[in-house]
Amino acid sequence: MSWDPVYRLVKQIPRGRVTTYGELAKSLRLRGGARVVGYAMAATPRGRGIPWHRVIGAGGKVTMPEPHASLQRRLLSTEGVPFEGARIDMKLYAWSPKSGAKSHAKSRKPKRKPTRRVAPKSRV
DNA sequence: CATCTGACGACCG
DNA sequence: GCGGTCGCCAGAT
Repeated sequence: MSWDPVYRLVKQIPRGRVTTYGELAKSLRLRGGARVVGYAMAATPRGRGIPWHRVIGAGGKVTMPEPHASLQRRLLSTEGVPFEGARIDMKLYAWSPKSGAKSHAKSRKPKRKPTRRVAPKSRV
C-alpha cells in the first residue's frame, strides 16, 4: 500500500508545529480514519525526511511505543514544541493541513462507501 | 476464510 | 483525568 499522500502531507508540516492522526485522516478523506493514518505512520520509510515526530495523537497526546515516544518528545522540544507533561498544547502548536498545505485538486469526489449500519445499537 | 492485532478516536463509567 | 470498550480499516497468521 502506498501511503504517499499521507507522507506528503506529513512533510508539509512546518517546523515547530504538529498535527494529529485524525486531522491527516480527515484531510485525506481516508475511510479508515485515524487508524489507517497510524498504520501508515508505523510503516513510515526512513531516509525520506518525513517528520513523523510531528504527528501526534488527538489532544496532543503521544501514542506510540516507548522508544519512539521518547525520541519524538526530544525532537519536538528541539524544534520549539515543549511538552506539558506527556502532551502538547494543541492550542498553540496545532497545524491544520488545509491551512498550510495547498490542495492542488480543487474538488475531490467523496470516497465514502455506502456502508451503513442496519439499526442503531443499544449503545445509547 | 476466520481471527487477532495495531504509532487512533470518541464515548462511557 | 484515567482506564476500559467499541468502531473503524488494513495486514498478518
